[in-house]
Amino acid sequence: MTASTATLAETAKPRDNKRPQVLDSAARYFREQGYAASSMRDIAAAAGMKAGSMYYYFASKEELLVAVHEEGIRRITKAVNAALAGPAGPWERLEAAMSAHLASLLDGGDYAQVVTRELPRDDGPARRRLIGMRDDYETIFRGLVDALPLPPETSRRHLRLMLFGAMNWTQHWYRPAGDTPEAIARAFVSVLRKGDQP
Amino acid sequence: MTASTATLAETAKPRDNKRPQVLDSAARYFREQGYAASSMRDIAAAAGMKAGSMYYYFASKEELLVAVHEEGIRRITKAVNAALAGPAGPWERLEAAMSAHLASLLDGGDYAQVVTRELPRDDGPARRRLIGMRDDYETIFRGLVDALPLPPETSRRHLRLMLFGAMNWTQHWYRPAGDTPEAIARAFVSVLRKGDQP
DNA sequence: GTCTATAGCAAGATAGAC
DNA sequence: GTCTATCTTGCTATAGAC
Repeated sequence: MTASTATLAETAKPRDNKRPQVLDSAARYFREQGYAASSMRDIAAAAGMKAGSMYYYFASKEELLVAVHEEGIRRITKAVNAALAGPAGPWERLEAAMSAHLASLLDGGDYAQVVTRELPRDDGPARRRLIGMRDDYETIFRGLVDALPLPPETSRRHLRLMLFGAMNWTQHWYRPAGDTPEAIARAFVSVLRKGDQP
Repeated sequence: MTASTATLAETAKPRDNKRPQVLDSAARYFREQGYAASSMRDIAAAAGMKAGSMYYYFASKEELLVAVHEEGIRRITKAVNAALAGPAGPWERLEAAMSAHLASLLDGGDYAQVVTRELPRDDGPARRRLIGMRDDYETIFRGLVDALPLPPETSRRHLRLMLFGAMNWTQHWYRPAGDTPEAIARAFVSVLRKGDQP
């Protein structure tokens, strides 16, 4: 607060804040082992500290999960919005957004993958807030699908739900040696676009 | 073995075998709470016994998961094959198979939902066998997609992967009060079929 | 901020009586 | 077949020294 001499982006002493490392470690474990199977000890060890020390940054394991979720949604939202700055055509915009979503999910996307897979089980305020954030994100795609030139009888809701399913399911079959996220997005759009536009 | 007087479908004494109840209970818990968060005590209680007694039927918790998987794949394969007995057109056959898959997944489908969500984490023989069974099942859809009349440039592989993603993602948004599994299958096919055939 | 130590509890699995 | 009792292990979280 009174940091008249502090450098930018540092609200506290620079040397102590290992919060990002803790969060990275948690994201990696939650993705690889699942939330329930990840222990605070393991997460702490990978972040270079002991389990007890993590409670300085996060009051509980669930709070750690919530923080990973928030960061994941923040990152993927940012990536998709950045990708939408360029293209103008409705199909091109959809493909760009899908490409960014897939890249976030598939290329080292510990955070994003946790978002699609682990949600706090009990119906507390934490769970509801995360669902709200996820819904906000999905609103972007609602707009993109609504902008597509489609036959009037097409259910845009089902098309959007298909897209999310197709995208988030890629985690189960994606291999780094195979298609890139961009290629997958292109292929998905091409399947849908069939007769519509040259 | 020497059961010359035993009735059909009973290899042992009829009154003792509570294995199906145990399996049902495990499937329900694995679906509702996830594998890691389900305790042998809870599963046993819902099956009307104590935790120790379950080890008479299954040697470990993981063996219970494998058995639920096998039963789940068996059921959904049977349902899809039955649905394919009727229709003849390629799109009609795909829609029938999707409808059966979705019904298995969404209508009280504890077993099927576990198949799509929980896999043994460590790379043992159990995990590999389950993946093999799942791949065999997916072969059915490979044939159905290959039979579709599509523009030559369409990637049938990506179309098939889209379908599985779209179908298995329905668990996350399906509500019993909304669309039926049949209606969802119809809507998905209609999105894909667009200009192709009247 | 990070440590050690530990409280307090729940888990999977086993042994042996019945 | 099912029970009770228990072993062993691992977990989250806290307390207090440094």
